[in-house]
Amino acid sequence: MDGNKLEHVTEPGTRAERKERTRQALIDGTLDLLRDRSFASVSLREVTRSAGIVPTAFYRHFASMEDLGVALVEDSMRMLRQMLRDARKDPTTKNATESLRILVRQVRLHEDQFRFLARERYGGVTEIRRAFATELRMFVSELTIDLSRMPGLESWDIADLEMAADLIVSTMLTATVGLLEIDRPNSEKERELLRRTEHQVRLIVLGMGGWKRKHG
Amino acid sequence: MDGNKLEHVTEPGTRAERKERTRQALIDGTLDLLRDRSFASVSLREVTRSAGIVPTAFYRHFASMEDLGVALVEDSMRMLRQMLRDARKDPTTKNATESLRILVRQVRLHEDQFRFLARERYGGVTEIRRAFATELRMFVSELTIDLSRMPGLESWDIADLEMAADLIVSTMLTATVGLLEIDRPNSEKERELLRRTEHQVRLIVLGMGGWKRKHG
DNA sequence: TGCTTCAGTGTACGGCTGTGCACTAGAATC
DNA sequence: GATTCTAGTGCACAGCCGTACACTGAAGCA
Repeated sequence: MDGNKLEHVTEPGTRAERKERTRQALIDGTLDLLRDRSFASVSLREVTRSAGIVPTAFYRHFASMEDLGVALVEDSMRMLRQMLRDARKDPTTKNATESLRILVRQVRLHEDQFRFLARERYGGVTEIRRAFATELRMFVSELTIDLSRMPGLESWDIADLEMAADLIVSTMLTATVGLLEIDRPNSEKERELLRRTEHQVRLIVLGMGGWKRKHG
Repeated sequence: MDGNKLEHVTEPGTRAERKERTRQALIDGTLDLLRDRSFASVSLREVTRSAGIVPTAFYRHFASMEDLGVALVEDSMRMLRQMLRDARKDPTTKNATESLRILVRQVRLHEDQFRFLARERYGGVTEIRRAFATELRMFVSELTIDLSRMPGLESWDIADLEMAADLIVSTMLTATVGLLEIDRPNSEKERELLRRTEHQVRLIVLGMGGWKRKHG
């Protein structure tokens, strides 16, 4: 009468589609659980509960929790790579202010995934740490290439460019994790953080201007 | 005969001393367990096992695992503060190279505690994160004061000085966690990391030299 | 239409967890 | 020397954990 007992209705789509959907439910559910805890403290049973399946069905999708963790890294990394690829294509992003604006938008859009990456970058699971470190090194070398093409930097040697790129990436990374700790978008705190980061990047660029005179 | 069965020998010291000793054993044991896992995944029973006491005796020292976590932060922070206080007293540390040398020595000396801080800075336990963030803000404002006393920077306004101090602290922090990922002290990798960090700090200082012309 | 495949179910198990409670024995205090 | 205090013990218990195993029923395919 009151609908307390739901009829079992099979969800639409082919078998493969439905499998993919619960796989995604597992991933999304896990990211949700990670909102205020670390991956190592999440249990397999919790994950399956959040996805609405029975514990043993977990193994239809992942061999272990560690396996899920790696899938999570890959998922988040795909997003990150896409974001950086877009940013590099967009000519307006040579500007630090515009890059920061894009970063903020993306972080707010994919908050769960960024939080996961920030948490687990130095977290307990070795596999995850290594994957992230590799990806990060790639970003730095891409930025190094970008820098080498900028006017006034053609004469720099690669080691120095990489050093500077590394510093910029670190600064952006610090801004990212800072952003995650600010709940309210567009708040005064957020604007303050962005202003500071922008100044820091400008400071670095200024330093690069003076570098040649001392080392080139 | 063969000594398989140990006699129960009460350890020396007053009651308070012995209590303090097992408290320290709990802390040290936990830091040891944290070598390659995160705090959230360590159980109370594991901790007591590592300290050689029965699980329920844990509560004679800490109200909960979270409580232990906070004690761990305080312990590690005390060490960090002492190190920074010493560094600030030592006049040779106005030099970036010397500061880095001190940092390396301290990190190698207290690797467990530094690792704990790096792991849990963005880790799962809210209380720990907050404690660390507070401490970090203190470091930044101390460095801000140091900077304000340096020749050539007297005319800077505080906001700019703080921005620069923040960048320097972040860079040192990045170097610290990088150091922890290098197992072998004095290896080529370590020297490479230090060279890069030193250059980065120099880059920042160089940028500070140019800042006034644009903003002051 | 009938046979196969396989995502998800349900039960069961042993192992580890945090913690309550009554206790012991040695140090501290009177 | 008698009494109190307390760090550490030992047992018990309920709850969650991962996972083995036999199963169901709808989708896919011949």
